[in-house]
Amino acid sequence: MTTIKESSTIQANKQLAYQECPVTYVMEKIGGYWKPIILFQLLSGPKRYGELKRAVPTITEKVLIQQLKQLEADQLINRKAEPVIPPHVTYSLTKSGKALRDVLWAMANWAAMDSKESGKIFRKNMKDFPG
Amino acid sequence: MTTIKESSTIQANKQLAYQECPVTYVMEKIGGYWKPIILFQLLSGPKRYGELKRAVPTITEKVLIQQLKQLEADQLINRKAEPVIPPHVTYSLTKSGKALRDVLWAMANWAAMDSKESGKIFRKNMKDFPG
DNA sequence: CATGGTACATACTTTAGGGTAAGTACTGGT
DNA sequence: ACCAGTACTTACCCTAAAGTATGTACCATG
Repeated sequence: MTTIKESSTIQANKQLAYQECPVTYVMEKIGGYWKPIILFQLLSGPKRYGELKRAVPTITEKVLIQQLKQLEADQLINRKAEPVIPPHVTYSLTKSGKALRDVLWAMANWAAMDSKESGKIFRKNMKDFPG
Repeated sequence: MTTIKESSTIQANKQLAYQECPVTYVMEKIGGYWKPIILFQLLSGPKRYGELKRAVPTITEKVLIQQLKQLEADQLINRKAEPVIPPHVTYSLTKSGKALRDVLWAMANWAAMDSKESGKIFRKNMKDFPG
């Protein structure tokens, strides 16, 4: 990557940095801890809010909703709400989101390999994870 | 993924969550904004501190060093220091780190595709990025 | 009344991450 | 003196992200 203006105003430059580095581009969209995990869960098909909550038990509702909103804003997922009571909302991957399948599965495969080598074993076979 | 103990002590459960979800496993190691970017830069071979700094111009020295330390602690990179003045330190991917190539390149490919579709164009061809 | 279900919102607090500035130690050049 | 190079460290501050607790609205059941 070429050097751009040396500045200490990092946030200002971040707006342009993604055009210089593809991984930066991806990080802008799915960077952080939770987004890839949520996206991985949606690989196996649309899920309702409660399903996601149970699929990722370590996330708080507040953060889950936040992340879903951001993912929707970035057009990686769709949110479909039925006009019913009780609420009925379904989240699904967009085309762009589905295209992340290779990324997420590369992650999963790396995890399986790395966990095996470090003596930690997954409690399920890779076949059990959403694909 | 199976449901584990419903607890609001998220951090306590995170220690175990990675065993349930491979992507969580990966996020524990490379989650966040900067780590994948740094790892991507090291794909093309060992780099000295200053080279990394120039390769990722939007990162502050403080954060770069922090991230490098974490990556080293997680055994994704090696740090080799020569006993000379001025200092001469080289960072390189471990075997485990190199195994992330598929992940990082899947990201890069997704970025290229997504940027094309959204009308944003990378300033370099994919061939120009570290492989 | 309580509990369960659905999917959130809000207020406040805590934690984590990042930024800025200055510094360390040594060498060499202007 | 200053600046350049090498690779960090530390103190303080600020922002961002996450956590906790409570609430919303509606329906059904014990």
